[in-house]
Order: sequence, then structure tokens, then C-alpha cells
Amino acid sequence: MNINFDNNIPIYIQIVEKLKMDIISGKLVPGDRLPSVRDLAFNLKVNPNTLVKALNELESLNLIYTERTNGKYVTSDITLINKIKDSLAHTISSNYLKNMADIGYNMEDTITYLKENK
Amino acid sequence: MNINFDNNIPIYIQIVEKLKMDIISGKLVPGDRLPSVRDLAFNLKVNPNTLVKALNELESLNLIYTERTNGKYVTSDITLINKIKDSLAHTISSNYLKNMADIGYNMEDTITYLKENK
Amino acid sequence: MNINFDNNIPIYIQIVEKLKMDIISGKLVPGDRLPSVRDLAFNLKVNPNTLVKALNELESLNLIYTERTNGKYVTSDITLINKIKDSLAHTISSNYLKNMADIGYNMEDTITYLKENK
Amino acid sequence: MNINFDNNIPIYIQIVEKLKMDIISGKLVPGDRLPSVRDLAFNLKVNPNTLVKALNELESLNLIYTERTNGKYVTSDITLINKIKDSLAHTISSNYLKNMADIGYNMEDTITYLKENK
DNA sequence: GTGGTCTAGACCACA
DNA sequence: GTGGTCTAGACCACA
Repeated sequence: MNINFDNNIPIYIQIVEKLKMDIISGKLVPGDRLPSVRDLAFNLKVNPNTLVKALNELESLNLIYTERTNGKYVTSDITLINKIKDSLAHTISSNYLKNMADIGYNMEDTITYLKENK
Repeated sequence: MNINFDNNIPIYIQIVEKLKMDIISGKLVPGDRLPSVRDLAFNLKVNPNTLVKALNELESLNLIYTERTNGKYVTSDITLINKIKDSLAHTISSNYLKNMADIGYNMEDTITYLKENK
Repeated sequence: MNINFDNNIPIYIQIVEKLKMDIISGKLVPGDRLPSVRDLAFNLKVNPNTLVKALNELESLNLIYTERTNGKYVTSDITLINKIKDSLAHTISSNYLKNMADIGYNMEDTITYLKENK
Repeated sequence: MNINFDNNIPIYIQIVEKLKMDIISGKLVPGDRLPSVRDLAFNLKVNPNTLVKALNELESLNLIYTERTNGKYVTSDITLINKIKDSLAHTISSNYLKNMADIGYNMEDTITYLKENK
């Protein structure tokens, strides 16, 4: 695992987003065991506490769960993963349309713009 | 002018964005004089220092300029406004495509998704 | 504010419980501003980070919210407070009945027991 | 024997509680011989060390005793079993009343609540 | 070896 | 002054 951290965004949030994307995109497979907190922190070159904070966020989203003394695992709840994936697609799409509308592009203009600039 | 502030984003940034949008979308007309800092701060219910910080940002983008003793004006440089508008459209569009790609939608999928969910 | 900490339960959880109870029971009034993180941590004689962890939990329950640079406030959402209160009453009551059942008291026995030992 | 372990509570404690309940409720009869540590650990799918730890707890409560080379037995001290049962009923009942009081239910309210929600 | 908690202390942006 | 983030480092229970 490797992240190019952006200095303007809290590290733990970037870790949350990265792992969330890896789960949603299937790079992290449901049921997989994550590396230990210490190992992952070491690899990402962050303090273990920072990583713990990120993992706690993911756990509160139910995207990972903890087996005491054993490790942390990616959820096996594929329905949940898909629900989060759909909700993300919806949120970023409607935000995008709103942002484009704010600068004067309506729905059609926006789609035309996207197609022309691919 | 009226803004529903989001408590999780710095106020001065929200003001910058709002004014930038108003200029780009034409709600604020090139050459227009802005209300005085004092009035604008009062209307927005923010600390004048916060407003000054926002206006400084806009001035450094050349979207407004200051006439000593006279006030602050929206730039008349329509070319600049359009350039910023284009660059914004480009940035948010390519961010959007990247975000959708991260969760497994390619260009075509994304456009289909947008159309179906309009 | 004052808490007699039980050494067997994480401090931050005891703080969460205490504040939750204070909100639910009305000791903390909806809309009230909490003392600053530093002050509260000092009074409770815990590290500010520990307090922050507790407050984050409460915020994720929507029982408090943060105004950036201004402080933290008890939610004004009385409906939510009542919902949490009801759900708590339900949870601890059904747990209680289950525990009593496990040692051989049925519903009637349990109520009799409660009445006799008041 | 079968336990649905809760990953957030130490396994050995869950075993202690389960066996305690089985003794108190009479599922395990006074004087009965327990299965061997090895068998019981195998059945519960836990590490034998974990089971030993649980059994030691029960032995220190005098709920079971060890006959050297012969095995472990449920106590025949019915007075003790009843004492523990009573003390448990008392503890969980007074905790329950305290918890309900904390969220604004007095003794009468609590009993009414229990009756209405049975 | 696994995760969990806590402290001390530093540094930051914002208003 | 307000909250937010991060690190270094220690100590713990559990399996």
C-alpha cells in the first residue's frame, strides 16, 4: 500500500478515502485480513495512532471489523459495499452537476463538455 | 447577499467561492463596485477581518481590484473571467471523472449514469 | 463536572456515558455550549486527546455539534434526544429481562423481585 | 455446549458467564463432572489456555472444583449456588434501577415500563 | 503478536 | 482562544 499524501488534507482522512476506494473498487477483497496496525502504519510512514483513527472511521462505516487479538478484516457484506458505492456515485455526480450549474453549464452543456474533453 | 455557511469549511473560503461564482456566472457584473467591507461583513454576519481575508484572495486572483479610497470593484477583464471559468470547468470535470473512475465507472459508464439520473 | 472513574472501563467511554446521561436527563440543556476542550479536560483531569475522543463519539451520535473556532454545543434536536432516551430504556430493559431469565426469573418473578427489593 | 462469541468481550469472560449461568439455572447439575479441558476447548473452538483461564475463574468462585487426576466438577454446595444467584439478581436489578433512574425513570415508572413492554 | 488506551507535548488554521 | 491533527512512546489485556 502506498499513498501520496496531500499536505492540505488530514492524513487520516486520506487513509480513510484510500481504503474506502480500495474496498469499493474491489482491490481489497471482502473478508480479507488487513495488515496489522503496526505494519500498515510503518508502510504508510504514519504514526500508529493516526492509522488507528482512520481504521476507526472505517469500522464505524462497517466497512471493516475487528476480531480481538486477531486483526482487522474487510467486511463481507457485499450489499453494504454496493450501497456505499452507489451512494458515493450519486453524491459526487449531483455535486458535480451543481458545481457546473453554478458556473453556467446546464445538464446538456455539461454532458457535451464531458464528451468533448475526454 | 446571503450564504448558508457550512460549519466545517473555513468561512473566508466559503465567501471566496460564493463571490467567485457570482462573478463567473455574471451575477456580479464586470466593473461593478462592491459594497463596503463594513456593509458586506454586516450583511453576511461575519467578522470584517474574515471578509478582508476573503477579498484579498479574490484580489490575488485578479477577480476584483481596489481603488484607493474609493472601494473595491469587480474586474472588467472578461477574458480573465472566462479563462477562470474554463479552468474551473476543466478542473471539476476531470476531478469528477477521476472520482468516478476510482469507484469503477469509466467515461462511458459515467455519462450514462449522469443521463439516467438527471 | 466530575466523574469517579472506574479503572476497568476506558476513560473516554465513561466520559461519553456521563455526557450522554447528562444530555438525556436534561442536566445539559439543548443548545448549551460545552466548556472548551482544554478546560473540560483539565477539570476531569484527563488528557485533552482523551476528551476529544469522547466528544467525537458524541458528535457521531449527533448529540453534540461543533462550531469551528467557537466551541461545541449540545444538540437542539429534542426529538433525537428523546429517541435515544427511548432506545436506551428499551435496550437496558430487555437486557435486564434477559439476564433475569437466564438465572431463572420469568417476567412476573422479576417484577415481584423488583417491587420487594425497592 | 455452544456459544455465540461477541468479538468485543474477552472470550474467557464469555465462557465464565455461560458456565456460571448454566450452573445457576440448573443446566449443569451440582456434582456433575465437566468434560475434559481438551474436549470442552475443542467443542467451543477456543484455545485450551483460554478455557483454563475461564475454569480458574469459576474455581476461584468455588462454583467448580478440581479432583486431581480425575477432572473438574460442578460444586455440590447448593447454598453457595443460591447465594450467588441471589447476589446476581440483586446486582443486576439494582444496576438496572440505577440506569433507568439516570435517564429519568423512577421506580414506579420503571415497573410500568417493564409491564407495558413485556 | 494482536489491537486498545492514554499521556505529554507540539504545531496548525481560523475568527 | 477555539478546535484539529499528529507524533513519540508507554502500558495493557488477550489469545
